[in-house]
Amino acid sequence: MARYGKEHKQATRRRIVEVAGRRLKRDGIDGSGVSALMADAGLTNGAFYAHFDSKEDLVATVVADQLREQREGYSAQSLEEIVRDYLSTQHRGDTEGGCPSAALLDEIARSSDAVKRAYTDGQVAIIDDVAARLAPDDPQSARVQALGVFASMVGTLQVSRALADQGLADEVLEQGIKNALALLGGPQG
Amino acid sequence: MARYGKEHKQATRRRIVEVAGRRLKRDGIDGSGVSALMADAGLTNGAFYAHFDSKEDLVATVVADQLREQREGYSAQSLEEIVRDYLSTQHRGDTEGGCPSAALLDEIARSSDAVKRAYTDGQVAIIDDVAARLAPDDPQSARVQALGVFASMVGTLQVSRALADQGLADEVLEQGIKNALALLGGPQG
DNA sequence: TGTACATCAGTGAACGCGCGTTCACTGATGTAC
DNA sequence: TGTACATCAGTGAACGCGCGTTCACTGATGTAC
Repeated sequence: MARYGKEHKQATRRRIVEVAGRRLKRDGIDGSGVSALMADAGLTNGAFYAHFDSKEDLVATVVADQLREQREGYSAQSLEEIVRDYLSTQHRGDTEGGCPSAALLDEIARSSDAVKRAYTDGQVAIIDDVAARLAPDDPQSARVQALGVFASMVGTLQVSRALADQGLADEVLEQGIKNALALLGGPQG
Repeated sequence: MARYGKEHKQATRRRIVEVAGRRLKRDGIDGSGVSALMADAGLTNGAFYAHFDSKEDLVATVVADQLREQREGYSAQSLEEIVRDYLSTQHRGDTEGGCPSAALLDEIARSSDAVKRAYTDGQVAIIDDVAARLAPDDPQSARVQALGVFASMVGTLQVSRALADQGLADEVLEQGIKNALALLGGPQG
């Protein structure tokens, strides 16, 4: 099967990371087995360890990759668009394609330092982007504000997903949009 | 071992539910095995099915019990105290003794309808209590406001727990307190 | 240009282990006589 | 009051299964001659 060009193995690794992102968000970290993750990528379990040291290594890699993608997506939207998309019923219904924080945050909190470090670095990069847009002259001052708004949106989406009462779940999303926009100081850049 | 009074088995069940609450919050649902849960209660695995139909049945029971306890605790505190305790470094460091939403919310969102229903009912009861304090004359109007504030606090605590940067983790708690109090409309009863 | 060979990404069976669940059994107790 | 018995909460081994990880092997490819 092998001796492809140098880019082949890297392409396979990227494919594993991408499809693993979807499954991990859908089924959770503990709920996603290595064999299932590899089958999603069209491979068998044994090949996993040619690409990653351990499942934990993959998780840290996936967390970093997911946050990088999220950051890139946000760069094309206004802050108000980000808020409205984040707290939409579409996002609520698309856990596997959506925000990694909303899907995995309490499992990340229980994970190793390596995973938490990957999470921290990726999340801070997103927050710094937002802060730069909130306060171009003094981004540092807006970091905690931006992080607070983001944390609020994460909790709101999670609560909306966990509620069995759909009407209430919809209302909390709308309330979350109002709250997030208020905490940003009204619609902005 | 048996033929105790009628209250004995119920006391054992209560003990299982209480200690399971702590372990589930600490290790997660998927991360907590039935044998470990029973050992925590001083029993062996086989006895589990004399008390519960399945692990899922236990999880739903624990979720309901945890939220009932949380609700009772809140009845003795002002709303501002609740916010300050919730977003304290003590609470952040005590996952197993703390808020079940912060510890388990994304696993609950992945769980069966029975678990989500138990979560919804318990959470709505807490929210209705808060709403009655925010707007005694028209509690219904304050329900979504109360739920929005609660969701915001849950996300803030989760983010604070997942960040590897302790300074930033502390700052987001402080920001969360400001945000929650602002969303409640300033310090209240 | 044609052939032999080294490479190495990927295969798939196997490892020990813990999972959720079942079940035949134990033995301390309350009750019946 | 003393003894035989029924009860049933709890024991602990076993079920089939999937977990994360290891490893001997395969076989398509690029390279060397």
